[in-house]
Amino acid sequence: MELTDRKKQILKIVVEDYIRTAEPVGSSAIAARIERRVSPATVRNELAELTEMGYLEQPHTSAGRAPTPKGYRLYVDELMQRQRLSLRETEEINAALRTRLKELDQIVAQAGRAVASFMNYPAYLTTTGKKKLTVRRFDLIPVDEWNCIGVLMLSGNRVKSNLLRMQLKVEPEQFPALANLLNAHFTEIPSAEMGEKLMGLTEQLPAPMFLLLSQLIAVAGDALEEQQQKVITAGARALLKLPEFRDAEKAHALMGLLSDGKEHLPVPTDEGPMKILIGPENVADALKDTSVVVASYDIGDDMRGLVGVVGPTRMDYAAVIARLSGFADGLTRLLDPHPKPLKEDTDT
Amino acid sequence: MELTDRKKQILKIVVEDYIRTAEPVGSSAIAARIERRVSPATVRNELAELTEMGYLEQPHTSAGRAPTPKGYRLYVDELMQRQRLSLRETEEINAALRTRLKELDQIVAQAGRAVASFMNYPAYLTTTGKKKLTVRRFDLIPVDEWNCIGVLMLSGNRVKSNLLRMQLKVEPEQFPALANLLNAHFTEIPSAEMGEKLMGLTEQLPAPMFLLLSQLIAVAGDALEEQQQKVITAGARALLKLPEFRDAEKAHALMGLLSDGKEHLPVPTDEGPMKILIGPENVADALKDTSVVVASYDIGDDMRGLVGVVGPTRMDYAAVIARLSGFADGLTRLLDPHPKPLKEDTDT
DNA sequence: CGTTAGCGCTCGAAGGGTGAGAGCGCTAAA
DNA sequence: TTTAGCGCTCTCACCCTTCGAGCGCTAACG
Repeated sequence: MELTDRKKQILKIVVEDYIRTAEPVGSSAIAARIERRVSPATVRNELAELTEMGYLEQPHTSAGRAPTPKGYRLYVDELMQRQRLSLRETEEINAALRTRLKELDQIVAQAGRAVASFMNYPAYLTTTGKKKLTVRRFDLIPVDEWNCIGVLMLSGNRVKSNLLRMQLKVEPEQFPALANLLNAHFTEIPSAEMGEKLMGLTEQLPAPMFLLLSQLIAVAGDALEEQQQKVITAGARALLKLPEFRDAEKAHALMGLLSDGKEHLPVPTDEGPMKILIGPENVADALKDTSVVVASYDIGDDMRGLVGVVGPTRMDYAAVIARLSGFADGLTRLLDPHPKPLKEDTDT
Repeated sequence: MELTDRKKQILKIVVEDYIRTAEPVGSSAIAARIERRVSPATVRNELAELTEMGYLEQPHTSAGRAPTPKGYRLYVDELMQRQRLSLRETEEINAALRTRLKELDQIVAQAGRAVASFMNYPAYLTTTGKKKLTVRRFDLIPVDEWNCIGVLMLSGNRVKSNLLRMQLKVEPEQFPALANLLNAHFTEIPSAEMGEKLMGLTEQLPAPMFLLLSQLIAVAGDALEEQQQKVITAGARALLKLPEFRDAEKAHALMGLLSDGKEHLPVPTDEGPMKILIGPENVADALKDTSVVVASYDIGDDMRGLVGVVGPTRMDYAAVIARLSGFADGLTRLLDPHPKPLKEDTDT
């Protein structure tokens, strides 16, 4: 059986109608919308074949048709016309991202909220791809006798700081030496190796310094770990507006997945900028009847983050794809210039 | 009409049964549970009077009775026996809070998740009461020609840091002077006054330094602002498990309120450690048929934060109150010693 | 041979009727 | 004051019917 042009056109109409209404589409509705005028009966014949070919399905004999995942896939790959964002939308996205430059985490969190509210689907973001994070620089600021601040600069220009309580007194003059030591031995290595290295220094240092050092290393390890696997989610409640999640049980399950993070999707195909996973294409069981669209963005320092959207399989792919790539671009632009100095082109 | 002891006993049974089952309680169920044996008919007489007095209501003639807000109020104020946490529970709470000491924000976020999952109701937390936050100390760490790290220590021992891009070159030698300037003029003042003060310095400083300074002040202002009004929420999805939020509409509305934060409840009565708001006692409309229990905890530095739980009016007050105060105590203990030096009683 | 009109069939959603059960209020007796 | 008993009310669950959407099939048409 062949996938004629008319079949494709019909499939497209079905998908788009179903995306809008979440209800099976009938033959006459299609006939009314099709280009060259045909009767519903003709459409029915085509529908029967499309169903047989696996692109459509009927919830029950003699309801309208709804797309199968295979149908959506064809739609996304071939039929869908890529949307261009209007200038106004681009503006809006950039406005949503515009912010006094803060910490990466905050930027990303804010972006997450913006994505979710733009799309009306839950969004999730990570700030690391596969590459391992390392500490690039340590600093210590003495505060008073018993406290000091440890400042870490991580790859991707993240800065983390922490108040450290000292259990034993350390002379202020020793701080620079400590920082040097840290910078010499503990930068640019994965967190796993830190503990090991630390052991090697046990006896070369006076106890107070060693204690402080190990505290800072622990903090650094935690920070790296946390940054490495943190997943930010936003807008989960948008699910509740969708008819497919009217059932509290389902919504709860998916929200659980979102708030747990971790078990998510791989970075979009090794070099493609965007990945679309439809229904059963998802690995995670809880996502089997949802779709996910992920894009990646540049954090700078040769690292990438992920920004994704989760929705029902009938999600508005064209809109989501366009907007998501808008956001990814925006984030990249927002973050990428970070490391490189501005060349005087200050944006007021 | 008088509120006899038996009436109270019956009210108590109704409340506790209704809390458990979310279904109106019938006379025979009560008769079975009441101390001195009486017949359902007797109970019915009492119920009728309790209803007339406004403590109970019937969803419709001849269903069982459910407590009114007034009924819950009486229950909470007089009838409920305060639960003591078992040693095991106290342990569990402390275990949930135990963490390598990190930033306040992270501790609080983690505590939020723990609270929510312990109670099975959504939790929210703030890290400030009424008192205004200020910056207590500024530091600047030069990174390279174009970047430096600004480190802020805020009241309540919060530490914030930020990478600052410099638009104009600043000599490394100037950093200490800048930091001194900041510490001299911009510490311990509310963020509102910062801008003003900054203006006063416009002409006394070379442009590059002034630019950097104003950048840092802006960051400080943001950080203060953010810390001041940040509300962390966790476990919103727990709502979906409750029969009263089976309706997606309702759940969505309440989740909206939670994720927006802000519009919440005042600090528990000026000195009381805990406040309970039942149904219509809430100011916010969206909370009119939910209850809220809030406790406050000590951040140190004479500041207090809030930790609260939102649930249906039939929430398990006794359990929530006990656990919440456990958490508040735990947080206080976790945070309060921060500023004061440990006296060698290291907890391994 | 593709297209179309027509017809009967299927299925779900909505409405109405019925019976069962919970639980009440009232009354009269203990 | 308490209790047994009885009739009443209201909801819930179930079944049945009706209605309409939409299909598939067949036969006729160009």
